[in-house]
Amino acid sequence: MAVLLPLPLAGAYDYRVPAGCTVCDGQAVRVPLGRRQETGIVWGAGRSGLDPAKIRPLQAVLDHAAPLPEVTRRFVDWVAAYTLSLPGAVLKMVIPVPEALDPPAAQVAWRLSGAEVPGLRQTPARDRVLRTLQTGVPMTTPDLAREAGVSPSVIKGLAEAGLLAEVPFAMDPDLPEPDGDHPGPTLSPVQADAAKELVLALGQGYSATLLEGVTGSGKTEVYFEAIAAALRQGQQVLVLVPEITLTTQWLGRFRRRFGADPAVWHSDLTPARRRRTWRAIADGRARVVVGARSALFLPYQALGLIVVDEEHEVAFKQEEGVIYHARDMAVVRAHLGNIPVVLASATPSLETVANVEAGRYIKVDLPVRHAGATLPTIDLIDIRRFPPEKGDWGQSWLSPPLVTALERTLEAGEQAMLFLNRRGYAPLTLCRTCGHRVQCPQCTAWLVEHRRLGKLQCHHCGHQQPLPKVCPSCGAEDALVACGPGVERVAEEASRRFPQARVELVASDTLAGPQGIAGLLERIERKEVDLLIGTQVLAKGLHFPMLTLVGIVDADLGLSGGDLRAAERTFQVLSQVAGRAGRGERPGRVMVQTFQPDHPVLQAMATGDMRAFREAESEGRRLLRMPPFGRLVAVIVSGETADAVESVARALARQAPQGAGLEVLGPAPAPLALLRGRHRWRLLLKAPREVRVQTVVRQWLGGVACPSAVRIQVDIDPYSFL
DNA sequence: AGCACGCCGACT
DNA sequence: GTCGGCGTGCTC
Repeated sequence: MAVLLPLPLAGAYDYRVPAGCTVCDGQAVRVPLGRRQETGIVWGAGRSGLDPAKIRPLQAVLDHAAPLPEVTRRFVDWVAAYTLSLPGAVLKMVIPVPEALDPPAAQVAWRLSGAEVPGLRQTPARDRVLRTLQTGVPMTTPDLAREAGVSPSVIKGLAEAGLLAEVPFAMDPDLPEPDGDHPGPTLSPVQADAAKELVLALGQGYSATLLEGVTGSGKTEVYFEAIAAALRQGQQVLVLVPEITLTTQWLGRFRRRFGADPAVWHSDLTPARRRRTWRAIADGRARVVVGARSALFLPYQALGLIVVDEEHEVAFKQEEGVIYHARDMAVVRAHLGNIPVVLASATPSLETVANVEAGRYIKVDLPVRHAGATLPTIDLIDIRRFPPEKGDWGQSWLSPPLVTALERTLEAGEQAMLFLNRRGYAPLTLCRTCGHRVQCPQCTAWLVEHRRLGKLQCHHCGHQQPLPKVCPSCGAEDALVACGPGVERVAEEASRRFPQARVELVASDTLAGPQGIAGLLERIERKEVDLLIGTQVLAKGLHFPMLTLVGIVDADLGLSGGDLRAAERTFQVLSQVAGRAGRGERPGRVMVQTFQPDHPVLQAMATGDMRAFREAESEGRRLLRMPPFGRLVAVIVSGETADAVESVARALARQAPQGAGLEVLGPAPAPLALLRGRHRWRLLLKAPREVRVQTVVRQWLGGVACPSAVRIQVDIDPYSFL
């Protein structure tokens, strides 16, 4: 019998089933591995080519948990084969909490033992605990501590003294689950039509649908109807979102629609929470799961629908470990599970649009904003014609037209937002005397000044250092100058220009966890913030009716650089940000500062002609046989010694696969030639769509010797070119 | 992933 | 003379 272990091993290992013991596929088993024990999953029959003497017997069957569903197992194999990663590494994503398979720990609650303990010290804290338990209801340690207002150690002390007795406690008390019959809002006719299409697809096997709707068109309400229908059919639903930290508003809407919270899954849940949620998903109690990309791999017992919200977001691409694109793998998962998948976006990716055009996906449109709100007007500001005027605080980044618009908006008592996709104060610190640029010691990247922290930071590896007083290169004093703007710097300018306005800075590193976000959103809703200044985190899904002006500080950022999807991505981000404006009764206005107003991306923004932009972009990719009209595979060679890395990269290039339409670009040092202290070289394989690139790459890499100090990473369908 | 084995530097 | 560094290799 084969057992797949959640470890980076070459494949499943064979074990012997002891006489009198039966196991079935998907069951969790304890097996010996070397001199330790591991938990693995039964993965079909053994391969039997092995020396029988080597095969050891399995130790135990963990049968208190449901076996891993067959779909999940096929999914693991599929993803491993597609991404060229080890199946055990993929299984690790299915079982990210190994304890989840262990027998549930007997949780205990406390009751009064009734014992008399002479000479026991009476303290107010102890009294409160005893009084709390006098109701007779047993309570767990955390609950009791909270209720009595004491720390857990007080309870421990009383238990040791013999005053408290343990009673078994039913763990995982059933939480209220989202209810498909909970009354929902009245949809507009357009929304209702769209929802009907999604609902009809349920239970009809596999289908993939692009739900395309302009920002503010109410896509969420539409796919909520599909979720409701799936719940009524007794199925589980998975909603993948790009960024779980910003789903506060989404969760509120969900709660209102379904009368309860969904299960939430992301990487920084507490271990206990993870374990409970995993089990609830695995045994089908969790009916709706909303999560980041990693939620896709959980072992759903009865998954009936997958929704990928903001389908176009690059955050769905996992760049480390098993490298995969969650949107694409969600479609695969839907296929294997024979269920529908809905991809929702206002600015769908070219990949998805190509799939619609090829007839592989269905398309459902929501062409107008919901509840009579109109789309914002968009003005381009040519920075060359309206350069920002220098203020007494130094350099300035806001052009006169934008400053005027901000003044008017603030005077009218409305809210405004400035967007700049760059954290920190300044992206570069330069010495005026010798021209030295302060670089990260571990990466090929400039250090970004974070003035609030008084530090320089590397955004690639997290390296930090205090802001130097003198130039690290020539020693000149007071010669270091901040170059270019980050959000902090724009916030500084805004505070100077509009001293009466309440300005709030929002970046991924200034958000203090989920509570911080919730508090911020509340302040904005209560209109305690006049001017929001932030990065990408502000772009997604937020809905503020009083926000009428959006200023994009630097629309050109991200257009340069050799990234295949630079234009597409910029267009998506800008549209998304623009979509924050005028979502209520008051019309919105978007002002876009740019040096290249004639660029196709900006023209598309200004005219609103998304179709023309998309077609031009598509045509360009088609001519170059780039995705989605061709396939790419990135091969990244890295290691601590530059020479060893380079020689492996060159060896790979010499052995480059030959064949019809195959092309290998490189080797070349990666744009981030040094990352976390590792030297990096890149090669790029370009292949026609119909080629099985996995076979090609496996043969290619198999023919090149690679010392263990050098690592070769393969990224199928790469998104990042760094 | 862990956990062995193995072969070279600073301590009792 | 040993303790221990982490490089290399294996686990059915």
